[in-house]
Amino acid sequence: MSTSKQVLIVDDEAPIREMIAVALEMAGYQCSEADNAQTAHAMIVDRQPDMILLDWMMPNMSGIELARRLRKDETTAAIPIIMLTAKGEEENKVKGLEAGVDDYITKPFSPRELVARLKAVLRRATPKGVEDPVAVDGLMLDPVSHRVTSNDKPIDLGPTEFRLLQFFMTHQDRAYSRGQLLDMVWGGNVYVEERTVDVHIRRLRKALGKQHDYLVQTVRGTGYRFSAQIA
Amino acid sequence: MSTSKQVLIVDDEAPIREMIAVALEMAGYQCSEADNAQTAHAMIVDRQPDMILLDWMMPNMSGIELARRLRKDETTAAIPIIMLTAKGEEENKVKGLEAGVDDYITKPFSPRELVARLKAVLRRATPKGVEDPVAVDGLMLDPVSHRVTSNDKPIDLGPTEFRLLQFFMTHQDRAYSRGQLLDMVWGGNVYVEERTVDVHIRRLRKALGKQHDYLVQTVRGTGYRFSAQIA
DNA sequence: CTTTTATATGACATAATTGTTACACGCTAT
DNA sequence: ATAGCGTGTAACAATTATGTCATATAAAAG
Repeated sequence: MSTSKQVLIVDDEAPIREMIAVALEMAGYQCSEADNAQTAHAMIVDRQPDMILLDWMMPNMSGIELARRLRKDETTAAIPIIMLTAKGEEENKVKGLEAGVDDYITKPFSPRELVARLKAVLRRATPKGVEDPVAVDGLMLDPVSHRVTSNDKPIDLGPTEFRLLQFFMTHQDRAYSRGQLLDMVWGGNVYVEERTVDVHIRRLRKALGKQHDYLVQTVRGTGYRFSAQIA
Repeated sequence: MSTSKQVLIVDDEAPIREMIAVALEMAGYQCSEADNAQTAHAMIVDRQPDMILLDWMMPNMSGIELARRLRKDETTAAIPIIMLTAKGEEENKVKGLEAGVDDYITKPFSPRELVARLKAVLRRATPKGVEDPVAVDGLMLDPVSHRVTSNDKPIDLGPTEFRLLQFFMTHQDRAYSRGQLLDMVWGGNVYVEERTVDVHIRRLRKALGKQHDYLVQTVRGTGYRFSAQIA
């Protein structure tokens, strides 16, 4: 899971937080915890988690109050929220949804259910935009069908090579260091050797074949560049 | 009711969306929701719903603006739209109809009325051949008779496999993640494991047999794609 | 023409993803 | 109830992808 999501758990009862955290971590998420709305708010503004699990009933500021506040702030408005509530508080569901909550789980719930709904919400929260195909020489990459063709002949690439090529084709004529490529293509927070980039470059070139491997150019002492100009 | 229709509900007020969604789901429709015109537009282009319920008044882009935009785009022009509007906005009715809206309901309305008019619109609109048979290679799916044939030999599919195939055949050459497939084929509000998709893919492939199983292609690291192009 | 440094390449072990089968549960109709 | 079907999950197998070496080549530097 290279792009593991940050989940903030807000609940005043420590055992519950623990339980949730364990479940989520087993599912590959990274968790932070807060035991009240105040510190939660601070943490959210500061760390911008990908998702918030928010208990309904808490001392001082209630969960819903926090939700409202987050929705008003532009920098936090888009973060999906799942409300946790005790059985029998169903009437509050409408209020919750009014406050912009994305989903709603009543305690007690199974870890499995929690993870499932969390996934569903995350899925929905990221509407995938429509991307246009890019082409150079006779090489075309279509993000929609997720296909690459060299003069109409299909080329098959591993996921990483695909992302690498996609990045290159949308950032042509510019040299990137291995470090930059790791950031952009692999995603910032993975630790892999820079040499790994070389290997994937090699794999990409191989897949492109004689016809198009010239597009991937090495910039000695710096990194690599994708360009149609034979430098 | 295995040929359930996808309805997108666009309204900025969550409780209203909820209410509508519940009503429609009880009537056998599958619902997605959007709370603003922007994301609605993205979802429409992406998922091509069978029907759109569109609130008149919304922040940023108004419903009518979205309607106009959809009508201009060839890929979305045929999707029927029902406008929701508050009482006393009757004057806008003309504008709405000018913009290509198919019907018009004033709030408040009963769920029963909504469903009735939705059915009526769907019946007479029958958007660009959603009810027409589709065929690829020698594989044909006829939504009306609810039949699938491979070179005129009948294939029998379970309900889910049928919907999956139908979705694929009407959305060819696009890679879909398991999550997206769950949203589109299973319906937005179910919480099932993503791996379940794999199993149904398998069942579908098996049913298609050697003759046509190549149409269902796996896009490693992403999901699946239905295409006649071998790759 | 060496030496030094940087990149290319092929091979591997391991990790991640997908395919496949089996099974249990809930429905429906008998 | 019972039998049959459709579904979702779990478990295991098969396949593919990834990162890291070790080594070969190639380009600059001396």
